[in-house]
Order: sequence, then structure tokens, then C-alpha cells
Amino acid sequence: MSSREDATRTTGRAPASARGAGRRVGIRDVAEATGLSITTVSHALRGKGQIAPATRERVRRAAAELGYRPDPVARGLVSGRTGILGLVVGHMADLPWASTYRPYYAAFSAGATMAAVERDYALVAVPGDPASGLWARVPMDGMIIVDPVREDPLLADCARRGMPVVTDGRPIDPGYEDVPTVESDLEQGMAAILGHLREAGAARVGLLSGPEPDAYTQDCERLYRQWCATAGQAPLVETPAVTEDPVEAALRMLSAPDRPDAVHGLNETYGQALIVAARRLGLTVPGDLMISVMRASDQAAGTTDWEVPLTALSLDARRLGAECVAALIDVLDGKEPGNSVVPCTVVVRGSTRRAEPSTR
Amino acid sequence: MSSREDATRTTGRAPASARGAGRRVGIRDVAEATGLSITTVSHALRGKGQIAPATRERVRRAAAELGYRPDPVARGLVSGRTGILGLVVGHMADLPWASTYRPYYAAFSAGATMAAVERDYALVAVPGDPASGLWARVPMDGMIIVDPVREDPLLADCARRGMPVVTDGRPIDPGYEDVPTVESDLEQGMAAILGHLREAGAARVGLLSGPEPDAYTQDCERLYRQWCATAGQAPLVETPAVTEDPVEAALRMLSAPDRPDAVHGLNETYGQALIVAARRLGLTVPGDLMISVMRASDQAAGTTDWEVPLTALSLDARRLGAECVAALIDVLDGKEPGNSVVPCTVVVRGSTRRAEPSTR
DNA sequence: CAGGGAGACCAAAACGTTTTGGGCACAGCG
DNA sequence: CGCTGTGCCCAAAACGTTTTGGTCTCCCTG
Repeated sequence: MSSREDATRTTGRAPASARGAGRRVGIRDVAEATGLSITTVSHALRGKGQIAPATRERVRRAAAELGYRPDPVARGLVSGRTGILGLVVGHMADLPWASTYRPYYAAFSAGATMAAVERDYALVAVPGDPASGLWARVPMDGMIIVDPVREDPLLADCARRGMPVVTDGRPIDPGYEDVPTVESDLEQGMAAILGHLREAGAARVGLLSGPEPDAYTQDCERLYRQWCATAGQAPLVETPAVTEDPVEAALRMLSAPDRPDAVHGLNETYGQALIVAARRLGLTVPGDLMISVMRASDQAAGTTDWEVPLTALSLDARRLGAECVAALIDVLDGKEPGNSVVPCTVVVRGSTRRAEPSTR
Repeated sequence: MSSREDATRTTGRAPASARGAGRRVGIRDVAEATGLSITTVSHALRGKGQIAPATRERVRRAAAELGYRPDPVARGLVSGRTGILGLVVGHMADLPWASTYRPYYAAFSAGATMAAVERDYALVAVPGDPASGLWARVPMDGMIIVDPVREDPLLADCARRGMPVVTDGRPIDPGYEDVPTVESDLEQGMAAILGHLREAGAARVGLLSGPEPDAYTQDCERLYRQWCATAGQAPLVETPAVTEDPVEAALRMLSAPDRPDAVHGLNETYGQALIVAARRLGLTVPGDLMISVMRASDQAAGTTDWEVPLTALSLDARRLGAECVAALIDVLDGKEPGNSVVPCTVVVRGSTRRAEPSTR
């Protein structure tokens, strides 16, 4: 090493900065520019060791001026990190209504990507199919699993390999109590949306639930039943089978003798299904039937709402993604992040406004 | 076998196997197990140098047995690669109808991810906003840009920094002729879908185009006009403004005196807009108006099609993604990939079946 | 039997950082 | 004046590979 440094000075070998034109500037260049050792430069920039404030500042300035950015690969070599976080999306890509969740995933991963990049991590989408074992080939420091299902194979794999994990939505299998989790505040949210329906004039509120074995579905259903108890009405829950057209489930619910005059759907597809079913049965929205749905917050409004703009309980998918990344990085840094809860908000639109005309 | 135990002796260092318990198995472990040098092991596994076939096999076996996987980070240090490919998604996330393209992006990136992982690369989603400069913080070997627009800032940035790029859809600005490109075979596809409409009984076929300044839109429009010339009809093109509800554009087209009896829409949202517009005008589909659209192939059918199942020119987004990755890796490996063209297929559904269910 | 060449293997450098274990000078204390 | 900190800095090791530039042995040729 020193012989190499000496060679640079004494033998007239071109200094690094003069070699290849587009060469990356390295820590050595900064050291050379300041006349310090690379150790001192590293310490100055990372805030470690004892460095005179003036020196530290001098190094900072030189580094900025030279446009020095430490090579993440080299840094990873010594730290043992890759700087890559995995995000499992589409682990239910084979389910019929998978595209329903795309807006949610899109917003979630947009938020996660931003948060990761800001902290100098990169986010990779991991092939969801656990059977392929493909995911193990991507070198990652940790993983984010969205909506783990019952007996989630990915979750089990990660636990076995000791890979740090954060989940969006609580794992429902036992044994994962220590996995940090980020969730929407469904407790507050469900109360708010159901309360809104009641206040808007609903006498009997139904729930169009889903077949997915995840905490989100479970919790919504539980909270709904809980609300029914306090609101003094009998619960009315319908769930489409996995392969069933949700319109069928909606028809079942709406053609029952004790049909509800308001229904909350657990995703937007169910909202559309309710609209279609209502039209087939000759029910007007929101006149005969009020409809509300869950929705990823930043979904472009209007895209699927030409029929009737849907009142929604809006989940802040972007923020959920960002919080997952933050929690995962905390884990990697040795901190123990608590579970975090993200608020969701009721957005009132035409489908629950009886007073005004709903169609444009 | 044990005839060369002295290899470790000379270094005097504790053998790797005696260090940390759960340690990753490295190339040194394989060298130790086989009694060879790490050089030989590396060469044997990578197929370089001159290695006796028997030795090579012995190394392979030992490596497999020990579960050796070379550390991609260390490998990256020497090769100067990170093993990361960037994918720019949502660079038009701020456009009103961005969500229209989500199914396409989702399928595209699924295909790209698979292709990348299979070749031991990782695909990271890059924050689309070029202004933030955030994308430059992710260390990447190359980038895939989907649908570059006019004066695409990302494309310009990459060119400036000498970052290898492959685009999905040809760049329309001059000066990027050398950028490898992957495209759908729109020439064949547009001819097929327009031909289908004509054969299905359409007398006058219109095109609901888009405001996006990309090659896809340009080419579709050009091919449509070309087809009109050979089909002996006057072109009839309508384009919604960027901020305009496409239903307005559809209404303009359908309420004109010389209204078409078939319209092809450049994306699914436009298809829905046409349906809505037709209903408002009292036109039946496919009776008074046939509708066809462009669509990402593996979009879950039925999701947005409760109204009328739409005949589509189905773009193989998965494959397009995979081909982009293949092309980019070729570039990184020093090969010069040609531009590749992916076929697209006509999928006939209800919106263009006037008489009876035809063959399919 | 010298010389050449090829086949099989290896030690050490290199990649660009961070981390470890000091070294040196100067001040304060006894 | 010696001894101990302490503030500031540095050389070298380490991270796990690939690549470079060999060495050694054997066989063939003349």
C-alpha cells in the first residue's frame, strides 16, 4: 500500500485523478487532495474517531468539491451488507382478483422506494412465487412482506434463514410475534367509515369481505362485528369464494330478504361488484344502497369511478411503504422498532351522499 | 487428498472453518476442502484457466456439497459491477391517467424481474421523478427506460453519465439511435386488430389516441393512418387533452356527424371511456359501436370488463420486460444486441362480436 | 541431453472501503 | 524532569472474490 502511495509521488506515475478521464473519484483522491490519509478521510466523513473540527470540515469540502461518493460495493464488502432490501409483491398474483390490489402495491412500493433511496438503500421487487426459490438468489439484507397469509411460506423461509423481516399487516401464524409490523389503523378507520354510513342514514350496514387468509381481512371482519354489537344491528357478512366472481357474492347479499341499505367492501373491486349487482337488481346508488370501499389513497380518482364516485376508507399506502422501510433499516441497525400504526381517513364521495344528486 | 495440508500451514492463519460458527462458506472453505488453492477453485468454477477436468469436477462437487455461493458483493468489487439494473417506472406518475398503465408496468416489471433474477441480477425500481436526482443515488450497472417521452430528461441524464440504457419503445428524440430498443410489433398488431374490426363488419373505424409524446402513440397513429389509406377510408382520430376526461374525447368522436361504427382505443381506460360515452349517447356495444383496445396481456380478465368484455390487441408486457433485461445484460457483457420486436396478438371478445360467438 | 512447450496449479496483487491498533506531540501533574 | 493522558492522525489489516504473472513438472523434439 505505502509502496503504491510512494510510487504515485516519486515515480511520476500519473496520479489517480489524471488517469482515465471518466474514472470514479475514490477516497484516495480525497486523501490526496487534502494531504491526509484515507483513514482520516473515512473517519472525517463518517463521523468516527477523533478528528479536529477544522480538518473534518476541510475533508467535507474537498469531498463535495470532487464529487466523491463512496463505492457502495466496497463499503458493502467490509460491512457485510448489500444495501438491498427485498419487497415481496404479488405473492397472490395467481389469485383471480390480484389486479385489485395493484394500486395498493404500486403506491406502497413507490413510498418504500423513496424511503429506501433516501437512506441509500435500493429496493428490489422479489418474485413472489416461493416455490421457485428464486428469491434466495437475490442478495438482500432484509425483506418486506406485504400481507402475509396463513402459513406463509416466504415468512417461514426467512425465519429459517435468519433474514430480517418486516411485514405490512401482522402475520397471523403463531411464532412470529417478534416480527416488526406496520399496519393501518383499522380500528379507528373501520369505526369511522361505519359510523359515517350510519350517520349518512344507513339502517343496516353489510360487509362484503374477502377470502384471503390475512390479518387485514380478519381484522376488518372482527372490527365490523364489534361495531355491529355496539351499533345494535346483526352482522351481515358475505364473502366471495376464491374463484368466484364477486358480483355473485354481492347479488347474494343484496337479494336476501333482510338486505342491507349500505355495504362496505374490502377493496375497490368489491365496490364495483356492488355497483353492478345493484344495477342488476334495480337498486339506485346511493338512494337504495350506499356503498363504501377500502382504497389505496393515491389512486387516481375517477379511473374506475365513472359509474358512481365511491366513498372510501383511504389507506395511506405510500406511508405504509415508507414506514416498513424505516422499520427494516432500524432492525438492520440493531434498533428494535416497535410496531407502527398508520392512520387512514374517510373520503366521502357520491356513493354515500343521499342528499345531493350523485351523477355528474 | 490430504497430501497438501501444508497449504494452510504456511499462512499460519487459523483456518476459516474454525472461525465464526454460522459463518458463510467462502471460496477458502472450498479450497481447504479440496486441498487446492483459491485461485484454482475460482478458475474451476468460472471455467477459466487450464484446469484438469477431474479437478474441475472435484471442485464443483465440493462447492455444491458445502453450499458455496460466491459473495456477489466481493465479486462486484473486482468486476466493478453492482449486479443491479434500474427500471424506471411511473415517470408519468403525475399524469392524470397514469393508473391506466399500471397493469402494463406490473406485467412488464414482473417479466423483467424474473429474467434478471435468473441471470443473477437484481432489478430495482428507480424513483421516477427525474428532478429529484434521487435516481443517481442508486448504484446501477444499467437502466431500462419504459416509453421514453419527448426530450426525456432521464434518457439525457443517462447518456451524459455514460450509463448503459435499453428502452422499451424507441426514443423519439434524435441522437439516441444507438440505444438498443425493445418494441411490440405494432405494425403487425395494428394491421391485425384493424383488419379484425373491418372483417367483423365495421364500415368506418376510428382511433382514440393519446396525448403522450412517445413512440408508441406516434406509431399507432401513423400505422392507423396507413391502414386507412389501404382500406379506403378517411382517418378519424380523436385525442383527449392531457388533463381532459377521455370520456369527453370519446363523446366528441361518437357524436360527430360521420361517427365511426368501430373505435380502437390506445389503452383500456379509453375503452372504458368509449363504453361510457356510447351508453350516454344510447349506442349499443357491439351493435351500434364495436370497441377494441390495447391491453397488457396478463391483466386479469374481467376486472374492468363487467360492462362489456373488450376485444383487445394484447401486448406481451411480461416478455417485453424480459427482453429488455436480456438486451441490457448483453450490452453490459459487451455484446451489441439488435433491436428486438415482440409480437402482439388479437384477443376477440364481446365488444366486437356482432353476430354469434365466433371460433376461439 | 538440451531446449521448448504445454499442462496443471499457485501466491500475491488488486478492487475501494472500514476498522484496528497503534504513533507522535504536547499539556498537565507529581 | 519523568509519567500519563489526550488529541490528532496514520499504516496496515481485513472483507471475499477475480486476475495477473508466474512456477513446476512432464513430455516431446532434434
